[in-house]
Amino acid sequence: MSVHAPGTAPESSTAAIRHLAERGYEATTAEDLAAAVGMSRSTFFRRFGSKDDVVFADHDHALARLETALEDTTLAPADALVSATADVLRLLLRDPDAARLRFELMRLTPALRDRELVITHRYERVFTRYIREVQQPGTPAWVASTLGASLVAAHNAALRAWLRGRVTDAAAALAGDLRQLTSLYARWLTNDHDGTERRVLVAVYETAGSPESVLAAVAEQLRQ
Amino acid sequence: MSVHAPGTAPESSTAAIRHLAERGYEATTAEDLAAAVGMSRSTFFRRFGSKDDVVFADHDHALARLETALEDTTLAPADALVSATADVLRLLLRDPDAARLRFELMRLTPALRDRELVITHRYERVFTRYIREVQQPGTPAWVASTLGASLVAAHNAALRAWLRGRVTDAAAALAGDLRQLTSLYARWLTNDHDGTERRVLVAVYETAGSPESVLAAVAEQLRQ
DNA sequence: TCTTTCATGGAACGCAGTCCCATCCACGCC
DNA sequence: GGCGTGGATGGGACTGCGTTCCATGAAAGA
Repeated sequence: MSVHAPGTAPESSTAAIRHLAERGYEATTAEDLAAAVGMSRSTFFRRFGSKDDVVFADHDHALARLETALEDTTLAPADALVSATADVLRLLLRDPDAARLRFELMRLTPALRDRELVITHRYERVFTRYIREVQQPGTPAWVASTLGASLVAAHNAALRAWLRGRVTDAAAALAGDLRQLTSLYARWLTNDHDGTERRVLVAVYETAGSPESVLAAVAEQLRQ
Repeated sequence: MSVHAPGTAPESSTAAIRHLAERGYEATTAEDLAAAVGMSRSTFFRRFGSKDDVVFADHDHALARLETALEDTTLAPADALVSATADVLRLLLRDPDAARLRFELMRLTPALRDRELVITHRYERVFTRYIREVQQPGTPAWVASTLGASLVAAHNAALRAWLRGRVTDAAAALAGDLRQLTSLYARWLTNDHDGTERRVLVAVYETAGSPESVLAAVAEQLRQ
């Protein structure tokens, strides 16, 4: 998993991505790429491991962040998943221009799209493992698998929407989607049948009112 | 997508898999493999495209079956997804010994596990496209993405459970799981709850949960 | 029988990734 | 200052995948 050089500067990988995007992925040899980032072919492979790993260099960072975030969180499981996933997206889009360049390169290069599937699968594994740890006893086995895959899929969908300019704050939009998604799985992520303190909210509303208006009133009550 | 030779006999690919499983994937060169299936190196690449595509040769068949099944179905969307996914698994496990051998090979070979992710992603795309076609108007965009990914994830989980001997009828067990999964998405796949009057909403929640999670749960109730 | 077509085998090539070794530089030690 | 030592680098050779091009042969058709 590209455990090659901990201290590889991120600017060299963005230089590599720029070079690949300009000249084309297939058209640039590993030697070209090494020269573009200012090192020999030997050390290029030592640092990045392979020609396509240089494109996904900072995924290692994001993945490590995700793992520690899920380990150290004090949030309820559903909230932890929502915020951790949104944080990953936020991290990947920290430099919007670099992100756009990277995904333009991937759009043009089938081999990199395939490689990305492998990379993102590592996130899925982390999610699934966490869910298996926190889920209620008796939860069916398929829950962790599908929810883990869903988190990655929602993340990717939000990313694509941002790339197409449909949303401006991709992480916030993603968090909204994920709150809905995790609410589908709420019964397996929260233990609402034990002695923890609970509160009851009763909202009476007219059928003429839209769900949104009811929701707004409920949100107002919750804020107090 | 290995559109190489439509008439490649399946027994030659199982012979190739057996050879790879016995001698090891990395240890067998393409020339060895070509000889093992009785052809020259040239024609081997012409027929299978690459060394690892030979392992996934029948996925092309299963994928084509899935596409036509979803196109021609008369079932309700949720049922169509359940039965089509179970059918894929049934097809892949039609020859149990060959399936076990194939997955034993994949267990030993990281490169093939990576490759499998790329292959199965094609199923995800087919599912997602179908869901987008049949979903109710106004369905949020994340639904098709996450449900498509979930179907593949549940399929893979059922396959792994079968490989570990936990279930005997993998397809039936998968169908059961998928019925539960699709029921989570029922409101976007069926239009059976229109015009019903609802006036009272009761939300029970833990004080430990964040306001956002409570809101999501309330929104979920409103939508039903 | 001649021709055309198509699948095959064979040979060469480009290039990714690995391995090995020589070099160089920054240390610490005497 | 001289000197060994460890780690990072560069260079070159090597393996093996996948591609390309060409020659061959067999089957099909005129």
